[in-house]
Amino acid sequence: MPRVTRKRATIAEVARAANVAVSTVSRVINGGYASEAVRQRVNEAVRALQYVPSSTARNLKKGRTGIIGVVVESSQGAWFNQLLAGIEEHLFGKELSVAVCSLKRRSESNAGTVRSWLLEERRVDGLVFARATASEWPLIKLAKQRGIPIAFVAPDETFELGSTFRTLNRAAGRAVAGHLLELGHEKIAFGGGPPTSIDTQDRLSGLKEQLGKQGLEPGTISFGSDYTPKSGVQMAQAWLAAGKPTTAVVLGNDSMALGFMRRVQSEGIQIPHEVSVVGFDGIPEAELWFPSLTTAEQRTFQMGVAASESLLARLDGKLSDECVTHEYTTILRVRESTGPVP
Amino acid sequence: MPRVTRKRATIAEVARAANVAVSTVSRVINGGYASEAVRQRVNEAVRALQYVPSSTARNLKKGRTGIIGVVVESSQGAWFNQLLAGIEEHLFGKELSVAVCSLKRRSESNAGTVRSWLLEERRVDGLVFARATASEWPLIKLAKQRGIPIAFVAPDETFELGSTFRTLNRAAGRAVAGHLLELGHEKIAFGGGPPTSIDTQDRLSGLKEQLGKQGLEPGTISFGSDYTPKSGVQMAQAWLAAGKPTTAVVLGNDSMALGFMRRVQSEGIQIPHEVSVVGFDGIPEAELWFPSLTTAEQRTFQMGVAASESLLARLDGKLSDECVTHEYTTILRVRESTGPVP
DNA sequence: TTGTGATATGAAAACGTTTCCATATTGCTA
DNA sequence: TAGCAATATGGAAACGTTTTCATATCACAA
Repeated sequence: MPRVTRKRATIAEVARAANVAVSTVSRVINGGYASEAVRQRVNEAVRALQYVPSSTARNLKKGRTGIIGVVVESSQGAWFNQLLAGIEEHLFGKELSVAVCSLKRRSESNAGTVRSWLLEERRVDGLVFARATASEWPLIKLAKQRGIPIAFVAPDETFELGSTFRTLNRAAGRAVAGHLLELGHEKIAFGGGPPTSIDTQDRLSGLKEQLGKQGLEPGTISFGSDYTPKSGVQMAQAWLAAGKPTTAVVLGNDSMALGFMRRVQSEGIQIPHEVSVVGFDGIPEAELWFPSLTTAEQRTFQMGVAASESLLARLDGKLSDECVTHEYTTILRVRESTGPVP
Repeated sequence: MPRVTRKRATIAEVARAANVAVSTVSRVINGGYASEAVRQRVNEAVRALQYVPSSTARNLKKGRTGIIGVVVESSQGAWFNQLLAGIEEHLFGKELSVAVCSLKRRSESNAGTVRSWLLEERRVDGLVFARATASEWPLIKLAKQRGIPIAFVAPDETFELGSTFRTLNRAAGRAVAGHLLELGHEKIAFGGGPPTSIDTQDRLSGLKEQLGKQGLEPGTISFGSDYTPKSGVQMAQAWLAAGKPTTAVVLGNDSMALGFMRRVQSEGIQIPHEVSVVGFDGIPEAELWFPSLTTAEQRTFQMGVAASESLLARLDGKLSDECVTHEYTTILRVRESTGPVP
């Protein structure tokens, strides 16, 4: 096949075609002083030559890279994929692309590598920290020092160094508890993620709050080392070993809940007839599972869009340096995994 | 916080520090003529100044964008995530980043948009088509015309325009059939993806082949409109409506298999005691499901790595224009969803 | 008439590389 | 010793923008 690489038009060619100077073309495109007549001639030439500015040249001139880094512990998991989809959705067509940096996947998986790639080499214009943990603190501080805009999504800690996007986890916890109470449950276990995770703390706290209104308390409270299905399996083993002490179990997130259900089902236990299970997040698999999982759905995609939006605004200098916290409500998806108390 | 944006060193500063010309520094870095003495002095200066070449400037000079486009029908789904992880793994640290273009998600979701963004504006250095279908044909041809390197992963059709990475689906089909035969199954249904999909055709063909060796034939053969769980649910409904005509069902992929199981389980049917279910792909959820799904696992991550590898080689002019097809074996993961014939 | 600020335009200097071309400096062969 | 590759180096011209600076035109008030 012949290689028809018709060279793309440059700004100089447009200038010649419109019979103006290069700088004038640039001004017309970027909205500077220009008479109506010139503006028209230039636009016509742009159309005729199918001119599109080279983002590479633009980046070079402006001292940018055109890349937004997304730092995440592990790029596995549906939650992160939804977030990433949101970020990409918003960045698409804006001369910016995404570089995902999974701290776990990298062979030299320490923050040092990321630090080097993303910061010392100045390879990113902005950074999104997804579910940042305290271990990323040095990285975050460095980024801030360098003057790189940062956004945090669902942080485990409160970082005052960038705009934050988080879910109203207390309210979600209350909603979940309310739903279980309505079904008549009084013995409710909570199996969260890491105890240091603010997400987990808030969810538990909301749960306690709502139960407290009825003079109730959660049954067993336990924490996992992470938010993976494996942790959910461990929770299930503990719950089974304790002799199924509760009629309902609230897990730290959907992945854990699926792991929990998986383990419990393998013992022949019927859900929700023998135990009700609830998760948080609203990942697609939750709906698919048998029985489908009742969960407090996060607006993850929207958070991704909003986070990159704020990053972009900051890049363009539109936003001041102040850090705003944006909070998102959850939607309680009542499905098959919860039922009336046996 | 003070903004300590210590300007990064440029090649000119390195040149001055090493007392050589700019061009010499460039040669040392890129491996051209240079005496040992000079080489050493330059390297020392590079270290001292922590010099890292600006990829933006490099891209501009070389006429590149530093972006690899990944075109996919829908960016949902674990299979694609694994592929993407592989691609990113390989590209990380290579001055290249990824722009995912999900044909489905875009608001103006037609190929026209992609065509414009990716090709007319020359915003990508290379393209990976993931599970490309015939509808993307114009896009593909345009890319080829422009001289943009292409790689195909698991194409639904045979495209002769770029290196191809695919799974040995016939062999996978044979393996699956062999496994079911060993368990004593003789009535085996097949519910594939779209009938035009080569993946589906090959899997079915492998299945038939192996069954044929025993003088057997598949029971019902049906096709879905896509590879989603929803299609699997439809298969399940048809299977149920037909009065559970087979003791085993082979689905087009894992997502479909999960949908199938979901629907069948909701009727109280026990898997594998009443029916054995098998999928293809090996997505993480398959292992998590209850019962866990027997599947022919693809080496998706590796295919992602290999595809970007080939793209990169082609970019550097290392590879000729010939299109090579790479085939990957599958691993049969025998899990709980298959058992002896009732 | 002349100064003044706003509006328009062009020329040229960056941005940080790579690469082409020219010029030395070698080592080796005729 | 001349001649000629191969090896080393430097100078300068790209790559395609944006931005600064200088200059020109204009309307309008003093």
